[in-house]
Amino acid sequence: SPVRLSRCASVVELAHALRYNHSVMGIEISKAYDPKTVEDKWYADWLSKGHFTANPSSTKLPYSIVIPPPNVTGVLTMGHALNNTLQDILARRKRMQGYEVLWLPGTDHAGIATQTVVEKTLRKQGVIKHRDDLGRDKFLEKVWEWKEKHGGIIVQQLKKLGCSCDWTRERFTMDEPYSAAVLRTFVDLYKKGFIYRGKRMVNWDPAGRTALSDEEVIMTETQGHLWHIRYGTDVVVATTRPETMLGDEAVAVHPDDPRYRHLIGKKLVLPLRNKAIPVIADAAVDPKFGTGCVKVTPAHDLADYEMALRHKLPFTVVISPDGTMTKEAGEDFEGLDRFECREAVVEQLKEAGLLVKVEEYTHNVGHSERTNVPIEPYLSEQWFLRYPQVTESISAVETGAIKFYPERWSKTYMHWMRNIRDWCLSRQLWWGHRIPVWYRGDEVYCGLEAPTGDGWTQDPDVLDTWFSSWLWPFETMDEATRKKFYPTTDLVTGPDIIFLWVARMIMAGYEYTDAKPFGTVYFTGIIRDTQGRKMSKSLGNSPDPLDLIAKYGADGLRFGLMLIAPQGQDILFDEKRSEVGRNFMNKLWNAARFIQMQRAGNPPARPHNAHDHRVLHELNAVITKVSATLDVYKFNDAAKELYDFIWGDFCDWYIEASKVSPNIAVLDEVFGVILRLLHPFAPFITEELWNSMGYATSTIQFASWPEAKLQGRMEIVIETQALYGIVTGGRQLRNDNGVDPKKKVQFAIKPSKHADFFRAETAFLAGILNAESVTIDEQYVSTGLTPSLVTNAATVFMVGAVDPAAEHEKQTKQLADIAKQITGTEAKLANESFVQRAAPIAVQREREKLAMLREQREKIQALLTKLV
RNA sequence: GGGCGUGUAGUUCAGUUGGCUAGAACGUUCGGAUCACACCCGAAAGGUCACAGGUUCAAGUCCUGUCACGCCCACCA
Repeated sequence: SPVRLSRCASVVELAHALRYNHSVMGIEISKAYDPKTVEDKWYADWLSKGHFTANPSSTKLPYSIVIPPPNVTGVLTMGHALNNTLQDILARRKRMQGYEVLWLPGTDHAGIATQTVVEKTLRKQGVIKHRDDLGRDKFLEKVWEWKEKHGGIIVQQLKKLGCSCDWTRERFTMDEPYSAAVLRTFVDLYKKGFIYRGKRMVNWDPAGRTALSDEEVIMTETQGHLWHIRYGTDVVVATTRPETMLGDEAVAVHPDDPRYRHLIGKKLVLPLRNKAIPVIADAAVDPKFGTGCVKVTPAHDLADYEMALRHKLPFTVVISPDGTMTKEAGEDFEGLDRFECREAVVEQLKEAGLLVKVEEYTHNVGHSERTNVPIEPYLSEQWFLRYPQVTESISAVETGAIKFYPERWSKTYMHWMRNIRDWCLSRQLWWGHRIPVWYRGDEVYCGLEAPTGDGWTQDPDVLDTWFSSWLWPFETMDEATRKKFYPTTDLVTGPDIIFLWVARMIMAGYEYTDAKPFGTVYFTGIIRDTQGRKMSKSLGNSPDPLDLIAKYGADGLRFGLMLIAPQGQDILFDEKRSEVGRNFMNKLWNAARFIQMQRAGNPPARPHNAHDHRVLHELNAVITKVSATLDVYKFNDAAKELYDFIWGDFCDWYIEASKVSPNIAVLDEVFGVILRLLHPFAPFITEELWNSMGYATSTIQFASWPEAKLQGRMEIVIETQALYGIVTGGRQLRNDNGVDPKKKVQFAIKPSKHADFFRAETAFLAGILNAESVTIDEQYVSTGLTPSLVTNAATVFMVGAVDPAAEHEKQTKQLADIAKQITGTEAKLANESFVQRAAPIAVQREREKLAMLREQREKIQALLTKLV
């Protein structure tokens, strides 16, 4: 079974074991990183030591972030994995930068979502047909049972992902103190006159049997029909909803429409109902659409409702709240579902010869966000909120007091804020915060407690879930915590809830704390599958992040996600991404093993050589870039920088060079910085290696964030770069000429510069090129057929037998390439306008380039003459 | 109907204030059990930068228009 590096008796013993017999006291050492043995152990350790617990009395600068609370009974999705990885990166980096960090977690009761699920389950179990069968109290008991059973799963999953939340402060929107705050807010806004009750046309969800806010309605393009129905000799109306005709109270035409002017004020007989209804004139009618005649159904269409108010028409309700037809619809239709009724009405019209024609028609139909059934416009008494602090909230984003990333979302925000409409707060549900209003006859009382006296009954409805969520950034905190950590610093969320949640939190923040709730909002992309489809349960295209963690490790999943999560762009996710992440972690693991092995038998340090200079120089650059990109929330750029540096620069070049002459001090210095830079992205493996490498005796979480400092002498870095160019050239020669990698060959290097430098690096060159010998000779003249390649600092010759024809062809091709470039560059420099008008640096650059190209051309021409 | 975003290699994406032969990763092809790692190493092939105009010495990059896809907003029945 694999054993951790840190468990080995001593570094020396370990290194010895790895080098010679791969075992320590008979135990096999794992070559591959195994996340399972590492992750749970460290998470438990961090928790037990309270590393995530925020201290309000700390003197450090505060950094805070509140989690977008997931549904209490939900399970982790790829969206959560993305969102929470981003938050964890922010939090962990700030801890390393010396901030006192609060990442406040919690869950949302998610009124309609949770209630729907519980109801459905109970129905499936045969316990009930409808929630009314149980009654309010019994039903709520069942929901709480459900919450106890399924709540907290997502919290465990967030821990698996490595989230460094302060779990001692975990909140739930239906906790006692939080609920009290929600009700207090309602009463306060009622007293201030922002909340009122009114009979209005609302979005009704017949499946959930509740009203919804405009934001909870999703418009979906739907393939439907436009039925043309004869209402009288001269009148044909077109409708997408024939069943509503049973509740028609008028036909409307435009007042100036000459075709119908003579009918205005006359009466028609409503088909199927045999009821007389008037023809009215209203400017809302578009004479160019359809026939120019509109049927008016006051109780089941918003536009018709408003028209009915203007014309004082009666409101005949033909569809009941559960979506079935009422008695008013007539005995033929009473009790039918609204869509069955549609067919029945069409059938009867057809029989009566009143159906003039049917057109295919695509239009947008509102659907319930939660139950996904078509919304029914429904006239009912509901509670509404006129939003407070609208102008303040607009200017907060306008002035940059609150900053959006990516910036463009502020336009969406502005548009909504400037066209803001009152918020329908009441929901005809039981799971949630019950509206703190009592009625007795005509009396209405709003308060935290029931009024004294007999005969008062409380409003049966509960509040919209978002009416509790909008208080999240401050009502989750106690006095001391708020004093230290509010306003919060960053918020990370999806752009799909910019209205539902973000905008409302801003308004609540200004109303109740006189401050913005957060300084920055980072909007993530939406995770899609490789075909660009949104991930959803029903499509079955959403991988379970827990499965991915089991297969690739949390760090692998996290890093793979970060590599492809560009700012504000949707993310096409594929399991391959996690594989890339896992492979990278394994690479890191093995780099550590390499360093461990080098520690045995090598002095702790030696003077810096060229490779040391270069890696330190690149290290400095990567620190700068990672910090700069993270500062502007470009997580994927930071991840890419780390990936390229660690794999490309550190492993491919520096570790390879170390095989010739290791410098333990530099290996450790660079690797220590790597672990710290990588820790926010990959918390588990970095903690494991930080400890097993012995960089510190305590957690990496509070190790200082690396600072860039100028290191590595620039002229040596340039020379080393040229040296690596020779290596690439030599490898190319071997490959192009089909030389077996095991076969040792002789190389001759004819430098055009840096000759002494290259001479000092022959051991390195010989090692990395698997050469029998490497000669550096400014005067080198090839004898016979010697494949060669021109780099910008030298010509590389591979001494040995080759196919002259193939070599000639290759060199000719290269010559052609160079000739083409020379022609282009010459043309550019011959252009008077370019020389005169372009930036002098650009011209200079072109001249230098031309000189270099000509030099290369000469060399190749010289080679070619020898090949003939 | 209005707004926003995206079109670059087979795929997913980089590409700074216009200025190297347009890059990377994955995939593909070729070679390789080398003593950190086959979850690896080395090399190669692969592009009319959606299209059409324009500005400029110079356009993937700036401007105009067109097309395609995606998202958000909007009570034409």
